[in-house]
Amino acid sequence: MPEPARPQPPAGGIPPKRRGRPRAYEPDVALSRALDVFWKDGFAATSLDDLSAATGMNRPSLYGAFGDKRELYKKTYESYRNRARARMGEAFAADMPLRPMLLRIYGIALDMYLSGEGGPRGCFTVMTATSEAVFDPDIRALVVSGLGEMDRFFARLFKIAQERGELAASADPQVLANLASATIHTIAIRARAQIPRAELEALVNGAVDVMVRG
Amino acid sequence: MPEPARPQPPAGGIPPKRRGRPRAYEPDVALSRALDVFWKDGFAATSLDDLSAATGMNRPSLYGAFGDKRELYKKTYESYRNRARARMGEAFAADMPLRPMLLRIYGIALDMYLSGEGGPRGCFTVMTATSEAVFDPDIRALVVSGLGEMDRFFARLFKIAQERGELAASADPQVLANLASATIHTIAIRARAQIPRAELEALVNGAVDVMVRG
DNA sequence: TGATTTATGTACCGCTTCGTATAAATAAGC
DNA sequence: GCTTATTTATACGAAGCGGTACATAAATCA
Repeated sequence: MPEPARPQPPAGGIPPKRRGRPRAYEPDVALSRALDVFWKDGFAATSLDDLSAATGMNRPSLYGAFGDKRELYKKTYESYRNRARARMGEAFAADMPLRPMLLRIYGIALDMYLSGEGGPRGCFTVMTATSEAVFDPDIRALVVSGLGEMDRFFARLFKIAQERGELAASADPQVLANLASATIHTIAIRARAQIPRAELEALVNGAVDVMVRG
Repeated sequence: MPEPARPQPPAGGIPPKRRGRPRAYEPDVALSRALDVFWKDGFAATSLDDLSAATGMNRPSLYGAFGDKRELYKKTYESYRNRARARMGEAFAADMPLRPMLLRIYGIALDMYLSGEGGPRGCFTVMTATSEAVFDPDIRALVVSGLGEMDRFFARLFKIAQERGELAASADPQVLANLASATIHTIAIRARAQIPRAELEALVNGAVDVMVRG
């Protein structure tokens, strides 16, 4: 049933002339606020009232905009992924040597995992994987994709470094990438247990030492 | 208020002559059943009805035996720790070379993380760390202790191997232990996302290769 | 046998949960 | 100004939640 072509607003442009009452929220901001709550407390322990309070939207508006709690969670997770991808993308510099590059990445990760008004929050991908929501096939697929993206990101780093001669030819970029991801995961979990940043940085330094040696 | 010394049953012995109606459950078994549910669904998504159904105890009995939901969770977690500690303790053999020792440990971990009727469950310590229940100081302390115990277990392994000359003198057992724990954590998370065992084993093999080289 | 002790089984409580029905508000189109 | 479209706001409802009161059952003790 093809809808009649509605006049679309110019992509980057001025707000379109929509017909009814204008909405009182910005979807991106609302998703970001929802993320704060889900990230801190997890899927099951977060109520629609919590989300309503955090976003400033009342329940029917939330429902109308994002669907039910599960749908909202998925959109929230995608928004997290976009944010994380952007931050890592900014940090990436092809000409930077491996060790400072890795340390910069882990620094950003620690910033994310330790931030949050209600204490350190860890990694939202890890939170989602350990949530009961992972039994939803869609959500599980998102998690698998998130884990894979991180692995490939690190693998690219190691491969570039290897081509540049910073890494022994015998080193396996894939194996090192898995170790680099494992280090991400362990600091995310420890952050959530409120292990202090200094200790996590020491752990990262040690892990990077092993990884850059091969 | 010192209680009058009640005659204690002989430690390992015959069931004592308790005075009232005998209970219809065995505490250890009940805790084990409760663990199954908490482990699968997490703290918040597990209801007292779920626990009641799993243990066969009705709610008042549950409450009388283990306290409220949080208390029960703590006792459940301690029972998990005891079980995990026992399994790792059995696996440990002081005279075994480092690489097969590590592979044996990871094999046991994978057995635990991939088991469960409702699909792979991951590591209960990781689940607890990412649960909102970690904001309870008692539970957080248990998690910190659990993480530390795993680190120390691996550190001992590496230290023994180093003294035996299997590991370069320049290697840092503490750093390697953190990497070994990180590998535990990453396979726990990936198991939960239903990554197949073969892939997790490949990851472990690669990680062990890096670790035994120092 | 009757009192006492301990555990179970049923039923209930007040509260929260997710979701929605309905009415009011605010815009554009005619 | 009236209609139509879209969103917000209030209020409701059925179900589920954690926890407990109360009566019953099953054992020991005297």
